[in-house]
Amino acid sequence: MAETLTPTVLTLKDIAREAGVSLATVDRVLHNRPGVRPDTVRRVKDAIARNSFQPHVAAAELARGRARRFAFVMPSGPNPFMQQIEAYLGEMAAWLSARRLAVELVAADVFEPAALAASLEALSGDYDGIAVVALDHPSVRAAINDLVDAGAKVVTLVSDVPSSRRHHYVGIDNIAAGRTAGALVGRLVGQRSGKVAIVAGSQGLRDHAERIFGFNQVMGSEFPDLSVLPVLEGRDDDDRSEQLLARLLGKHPDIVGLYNVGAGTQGVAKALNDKASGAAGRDKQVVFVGHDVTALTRRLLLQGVMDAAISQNPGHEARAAVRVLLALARGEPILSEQEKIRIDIVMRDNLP
Amino acid sequence: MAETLTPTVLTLKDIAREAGVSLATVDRVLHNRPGVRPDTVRRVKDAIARNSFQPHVAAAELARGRARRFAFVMPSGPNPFMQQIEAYLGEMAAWLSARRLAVELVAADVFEPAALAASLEALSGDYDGIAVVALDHPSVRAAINDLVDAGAKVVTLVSDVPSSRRHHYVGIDNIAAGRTAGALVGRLVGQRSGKVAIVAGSQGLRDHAERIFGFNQVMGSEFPDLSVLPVLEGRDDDDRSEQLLARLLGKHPDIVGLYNVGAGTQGVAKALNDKASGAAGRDKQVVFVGHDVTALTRRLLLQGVMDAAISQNPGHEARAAVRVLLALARGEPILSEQEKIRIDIVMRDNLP
DNA sequence: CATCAAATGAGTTGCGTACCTCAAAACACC
DNA sequence: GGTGTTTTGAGGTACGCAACTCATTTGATG
Repeated sequence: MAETLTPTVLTLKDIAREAGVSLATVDRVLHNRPGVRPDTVRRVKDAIARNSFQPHVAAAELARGRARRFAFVMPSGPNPFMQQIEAYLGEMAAWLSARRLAVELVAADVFEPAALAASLEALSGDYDGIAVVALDHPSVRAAINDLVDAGAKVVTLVSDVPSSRRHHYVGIDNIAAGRTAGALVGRLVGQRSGKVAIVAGSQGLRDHAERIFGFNQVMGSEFPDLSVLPVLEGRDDDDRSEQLLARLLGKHPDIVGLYNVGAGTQGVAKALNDKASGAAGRDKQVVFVGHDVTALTRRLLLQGVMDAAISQNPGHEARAAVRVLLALARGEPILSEQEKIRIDIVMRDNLP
Repeated sequence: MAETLTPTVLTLKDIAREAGVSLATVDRVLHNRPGVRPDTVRRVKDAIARNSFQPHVAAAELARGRARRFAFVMPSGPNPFMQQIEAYLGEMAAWLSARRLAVELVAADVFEPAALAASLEALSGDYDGIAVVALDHPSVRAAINDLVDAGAKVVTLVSDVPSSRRHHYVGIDNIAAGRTAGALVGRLVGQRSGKVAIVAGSQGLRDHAERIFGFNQVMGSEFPDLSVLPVLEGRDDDDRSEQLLARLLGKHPDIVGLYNVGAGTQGVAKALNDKASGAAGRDKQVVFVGHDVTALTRRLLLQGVMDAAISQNPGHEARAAVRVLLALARGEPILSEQEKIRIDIVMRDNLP
């Protein structure tokens, strides 16, 4: 009737007895300290494996003495999504201090490779773990590798630097996100044929470029009746996005779909609305898919102006980054399924 | 530049000094032990609040001595979704034993109120926490309340008993899930008009009834061109679902949408496919929305037979249940944002 | 066989809390 | 002022591990 998932638990003392050695030797093996014969190492490791021994994390944590320090290197600008991540980190304060974990926020100019690299280098030695919203650039990559070499655990957040030796990436697969957006636009447009507009921050940003790539992939292969217009680069700015899009909407009356890759949502919605006054509710005729659930996109979804938002959960990213850093620092395995950031499709009825 | 989220941390000894009392008195206050004057209690609590003191969880855990025991009461039948939850609990084995947490699976006949209540009563006293996939019935409610009165922490899993005094519910809002399904079917059907079929396990199951309720809500208010046919009760059985649906598809050639509320997915897909042979790809013309990502639904999504799956992440539910029980047992606050189970829309391109 | 380095054993201390005992102090009541 | 009760202080032990010291044993080498 009752099945136990967790066998009886031993202590280091038990392992020492099992292996026929002293506690000190087990300790040496466990922490890779020198001065143990290879043969003895094996015997101890055998005993550990045989009993599936796990050190008691609470005891280990307590015995460490000093608290762990983590740094979060975040963009200095007023990016709403990043602010949400910071807010969720703030909500963890009690959780963190109950575990004697110190988390510090470091503002950095994430769009300037040299500046970001310098900010990272400055952290060396002071922290057990570092989470960074990284730009993919050689000097940033080098800075990350230096941190890793200095013994720190490093995770990239939201935006990855796959070529570096960072231990983990906490964020979504942006190509898949773009594909999802494409599938949604195509499916929601339905039988109609026409043109599809894309508004992005810049095609130079890795995540935006990847999303556009995925979007086009799906549009090209699955929705031949829809033609994708050249990407508008709104630089995540409301006014600029609005102007560009307004002009495009004027030029192409047959636009049936719109994918907003980054921020600047306010401007995009405004452009749609303005057109609406002339063309009787165009905002609700154009299928509009964007990213992230913010106060604004939430409102637009409820109003029916936006049809779907592709979202990565900022709270999840904040907590996953902390948990991954902690697991790495403790040498624990990472629950990969738990830490994976999913691509959420948010429509009006499943707004979180 | 660097902002610290976690202030310096004190120990009980510091608090004792701050409050001008001894360690023993602080301990008495902290654990609601008798024998402390109200005035002194206040002084101690003031000192704790003033310094935002948090007991070191690792130290507390270590000092407890005995391990915590949790029981998961799960349906005894071969329900794939429940099996996934159990599998994810199994994956946590290392994590659990490193924290000296014992988790036991208890199989119970969840559909029989008296049996379930008896199973629950039998657990009383032996466990610090209990997670249960509960049927909403007076005798089950009473059993849950008894457990709570006996000092155990109780969370309902997947299926709630809101009228009980359970401490927490880990699962989705099924009405919202049904609404989401409705919105998806309606939107994906597009301009077409026609009929929509619903296959459910039974309308007697709370979660199924709630989903149907939400589905109809949306269909009625937003998609007047679609008419919903009476619910087919397939009892989560493949053969039965197939037969019922096949007959319905034959009778109504104008079915354009299908909502499968529970299991029996294999049969539903088969009925769609069979019709397809006669009517040239009907499986891809009928918008098919169902629940949960399993090996089967994953395949159907990739084949284009299913258009979307409403999913609640079983791994998340398993881990959330454990974390919530642990937080409750420790008297820690629950990170509600973290533990909330979201309604995931899964389409081919964002398959996890 | 003597010498020295490497390997190991035995032991200690401290982390911060829970939980316990016992004695002393403070207080209430008659 | 004496009695009894309540409140408080002081101290100890234990939890499992990390990190350390120092003495001892083992093994290799000349």
